[in-house]
Amino acid sequence: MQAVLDAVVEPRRREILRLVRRTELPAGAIAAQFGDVSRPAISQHLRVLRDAGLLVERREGTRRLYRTRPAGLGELRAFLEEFWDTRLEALRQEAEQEQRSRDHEQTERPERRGGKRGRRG
Amino acid sequence: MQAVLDAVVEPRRREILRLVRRTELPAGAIAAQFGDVSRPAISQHLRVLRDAGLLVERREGTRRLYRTRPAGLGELRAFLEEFWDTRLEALRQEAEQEQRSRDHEQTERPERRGGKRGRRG
DNA sequence: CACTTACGTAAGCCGTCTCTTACAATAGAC
DNA sequence: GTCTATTGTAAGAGACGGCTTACGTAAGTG
Repeated sequence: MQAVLDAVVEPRRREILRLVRRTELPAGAIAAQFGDVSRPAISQHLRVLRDAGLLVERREGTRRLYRTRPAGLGELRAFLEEFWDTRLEALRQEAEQEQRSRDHEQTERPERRGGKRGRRG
Repeated sequence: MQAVLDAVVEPRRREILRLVRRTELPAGAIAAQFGDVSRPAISQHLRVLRDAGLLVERREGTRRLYRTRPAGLGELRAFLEEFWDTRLEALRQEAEQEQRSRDHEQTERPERRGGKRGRRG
């Protein structure tokens, strides 16, 4: 997953993903979209994206056609959803809290701002 | 936005975001969570996260309490949603196509990203 | 065979990132 | 004032990433 993040954080690689998201394109056509970077540079970017599972490659004669792999973006998306989504953690914490409130009848609410009790395991 | 991505792609910084997502913590306590990295290193990570708008800092005496800034993660999330979501781009492309059919002209897309045409040197 | 097209790969340059150690700055206790 | 606690900052080392030029590889043409 870290490889996916490293791949996506590069602006040109994101642009490549945009280019071949709907239609596959040969490497040369992709490189032609970048006027300020050489073709080998794009080739290296393509390798990074492919190794990260974000692109699929299909050979046709001497050309190599690339296209975004939807599953790759899906995995990335799922990872990030889980990362910043409080719901999962909230559910977990609520479960723990419920468990605790069954043991102790004392109702505690550490969600208040400036919680002094930072006891965390 | 690139600064936000650069900040998030670092594993330790993501871990920091996790740590202070629900409760604020002083810098020292955050650094104490990382046994393999020195405290100044964490301090620098905190700076990167704060500059990217992902953390807020609150001073209390000599301590500095950090906490995740929800709006920061929200912006990042919105950016990524737009990135891999085809709907927005589809709408945009349709709009462009409609615009072109009104101009009835040979559209040549002179928009360049870098603007520079020549090679580096 | 030679020649061209399309593309990846190797080696190296150079900037940037992350870490460390050493030092500075601020707030409080005495 | 001195001393301590907590934190940021400076400077440099080492690793890494992205780029370029030069070369290698594979498929097609004549």
